[in-house]
Amino acid sequence: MDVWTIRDVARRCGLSEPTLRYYEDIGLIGPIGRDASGHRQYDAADLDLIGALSCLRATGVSIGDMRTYKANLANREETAAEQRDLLLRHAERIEAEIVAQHARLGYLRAKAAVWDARDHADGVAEAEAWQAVKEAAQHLGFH
Amino acid sequence: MDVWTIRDVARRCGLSEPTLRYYEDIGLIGPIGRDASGHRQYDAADLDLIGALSCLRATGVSIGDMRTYKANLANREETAAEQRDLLLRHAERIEAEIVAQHARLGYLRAKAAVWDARDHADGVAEAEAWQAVKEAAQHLGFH
DNA sequence: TCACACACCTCAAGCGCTTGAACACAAGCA
DNA sequence: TGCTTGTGTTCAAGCGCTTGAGGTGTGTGA
Repeated sequence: MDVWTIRDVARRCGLSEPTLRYYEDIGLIGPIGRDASGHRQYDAADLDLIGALSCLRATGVSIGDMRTYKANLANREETAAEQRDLLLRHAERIEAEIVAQHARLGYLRAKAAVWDARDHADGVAEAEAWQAVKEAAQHLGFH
Repeated sequence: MDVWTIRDVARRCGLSEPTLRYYEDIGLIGPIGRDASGHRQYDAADLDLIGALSCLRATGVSIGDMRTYKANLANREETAAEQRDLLLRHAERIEAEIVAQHARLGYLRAKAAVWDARDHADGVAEAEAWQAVKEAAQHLGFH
């Protein structure tokens, strides 16, 4: 098995089929080969690139940065440090994002507790839950 | 101070000014009061709602779900359980997202190590780093 | 052999914002 | 008094996809 359908690639790389077509449209990948009836056939090299881009995308990297990354692949030696820095910058973004997600999780759970107390018409629990909401909101940086 | 400008609200609630205008356009919030020269003036009730919606948004809740949430505020007693469940469903999504972010972080760092090794023309380190990339990619569920 | 499912195709529109252009008003300074 | 600065306004276009409509080609079962 040395070629894959768009469906295979979507599953393996975690991108949707329309996204794969879109990336080809804008020249971020491909051009991808076609079979006799016009269906796309992805090869191993396509998969490699798409896998890497998919990770970048999942971390919030812009299409512009993905283009840079791809372009840099051509002349590895000169751009290695730049590639490393691009990846590390986005690693930092992810770290910050994880912290933010924890804060949001706390807020959501606290707020759910408020509604749960309301559902059980438990005024005491509701008051306590409100307190937790306020604290959670502080971590979110607003309210 | 019992009214706020759009700028204040954007800062306090973590939404951009255009987003606040957009939410008003589509009827998710407001209509917001205006001063003599047409500038928006948000009051405490607006802030309450916007703060809650902002959290929902930050956790990936769709505008449709936000509308539901807002509509349910009107008849609290009947919908308390629904509100709680909406929030808890999204808390679960966040938990999954945090796990995914950790996987992406591992991948980015591993890949950065590969480029760092290349930058230093260190073949041994590069080979080790590739191994780490492969393991990290496994956690991402593809490659 | 004909019907049907199914996986793919293209093209257009929609979504949830963001960005940019062009303008209005209010306060502070030369 | 006019000029600049700052903060707001509206409207239109762009971004990065997603969704949906409508069509094509291949394979299987009756």
